[in-house]
Amino acid sequence: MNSKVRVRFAPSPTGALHIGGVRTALYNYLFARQNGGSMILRIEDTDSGRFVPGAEDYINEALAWLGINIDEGVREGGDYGPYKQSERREIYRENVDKLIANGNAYIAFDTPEELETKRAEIANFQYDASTRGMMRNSLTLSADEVKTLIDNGTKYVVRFKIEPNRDIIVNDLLRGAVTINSSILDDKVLYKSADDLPTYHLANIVDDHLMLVSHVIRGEEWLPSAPLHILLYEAFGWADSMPQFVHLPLLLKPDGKGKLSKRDGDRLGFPVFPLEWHDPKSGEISSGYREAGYLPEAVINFLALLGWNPGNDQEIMSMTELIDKFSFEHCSKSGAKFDFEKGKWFNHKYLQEISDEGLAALFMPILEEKGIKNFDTIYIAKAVGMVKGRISFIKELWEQAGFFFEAPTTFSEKDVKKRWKEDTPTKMEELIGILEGINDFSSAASEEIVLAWITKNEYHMGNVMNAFRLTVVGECKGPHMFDITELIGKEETIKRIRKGIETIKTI
RNA sequence: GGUGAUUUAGUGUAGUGGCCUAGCACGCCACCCUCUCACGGUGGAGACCUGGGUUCGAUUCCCAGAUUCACUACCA
Repeated sequence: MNSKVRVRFAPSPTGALHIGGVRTALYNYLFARQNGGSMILRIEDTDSGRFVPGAEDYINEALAWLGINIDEGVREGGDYGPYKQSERREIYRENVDKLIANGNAYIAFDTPEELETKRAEIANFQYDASTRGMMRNSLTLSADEVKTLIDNGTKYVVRFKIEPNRDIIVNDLLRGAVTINSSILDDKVLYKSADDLPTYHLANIVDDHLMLVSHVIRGEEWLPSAPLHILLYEAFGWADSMPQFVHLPLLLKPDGKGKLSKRDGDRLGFPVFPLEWHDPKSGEISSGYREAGYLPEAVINFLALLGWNPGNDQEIMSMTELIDKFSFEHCSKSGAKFDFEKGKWFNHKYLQEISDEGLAALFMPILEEKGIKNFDTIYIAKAVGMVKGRISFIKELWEQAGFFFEAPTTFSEKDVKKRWKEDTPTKMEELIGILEGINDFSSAASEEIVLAWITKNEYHMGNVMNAFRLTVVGECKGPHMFDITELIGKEETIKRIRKGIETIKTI
């Protein structure tokens, strides 16, 4: 048993990192940090056919953005490299040979086409103890025949020889003892001579062993093959140092059934990837949480709570707190449906923690894009400070605070209908007169004067104030009216009222 | 089909035999605040998969079934 906690996140570079994969990485990371252990990032590129250029960089960038720091990996280096499986061919070859030598594996020459035919012919065909005797392999062929075939360059695979009818117990830290009978397992392909690469199962076990991995924390989809992995540890004689297993529940579609997939994001309009992804093959672009305006802290917090809880009602937690509180005891065993609305709420919460100045800095690029200049940071920060409570994303700042930077050019039809009466223009002219007479244009001072004017004339407060708001904002929404006018100033306020009187027509 | 896992409101979850007239959060609704829209505050609707059993007492324990999901490739 390895005493030091060493965990690994082992994605395949076959595309963008899925949000479910991110959560697996996160749980690995939290567990590692909590125990002073190491986090390994291993690239599992043993399927040359599915390799996608750029995917590895994407994985690195995504984890870095989220603050999931890697201790050992392709970029970081480490004492147990290489950390990319395609660079470990020698290691796998040696180990496969060991298994053949000790009788736990054999060479099979059946082609994929032949296997397909078999599956079509025989219902529920499985390459196992019951059928291996009728296939073309080193168990049925003579040693000479096998040698000749290999020498002639015939492609072959190495299969794991599984003894039938044995109950294998997987001790899962989350699910307890799970018993699976070896008869349902097939003689898994461990290695393919066609590309001189192992399959997942072999590479995974060899690497976890050699990299001294103490805990294998992965998705539930691996639970059915866990007994195979245990058998492999035994076959190698590594049973004593076998890691602990944890099979995490899956992230499910928000509606309907099944695992959360890329399509769900497209369909329901939310990202399923941490970063925007440009598929090099199809040219397709998939949205990412970063580009959609999410803060990494919010994504982490949201993801952490999808399948885990601290055991009490606390929801907002920093990475540090998560590391402190994380435990498998409080992980749920069933899949969690992805709730995008809740994700938005987390982002809202985290946005409120940022100072007005910080928010202003994030808002700046959007203003620039709109061609807005001539406003200093203090002005922007004040404007942002007034509306921050109502946004969940930085990009919403424009629709909430745009009027601070640009006079309205259109006016909400619905609000005009409700608040712009026939005598409104007259009242607005009057209001201009009142405003012009105000020297201290601060919020409190001007409010007192304007309200006194309304009261004295017994005007309808709601109608006058909303008409006023309509000319300044363009619709009946936004912060306290006089906070707005204080910021945009007397001159601009009056200008907007005049414009409103000219433009707005009673409906 | 087979094997395994799973099962508290629409969603994420708390709950480890009586404190549960089942708590919290998101979402939804109402009210309050208010010049408006939000925020915030208060309140409301809304759940223990089903059937047996054990027990004085089951959401909690046992059994059976159902449900949902995963796996069942020379993919991971």
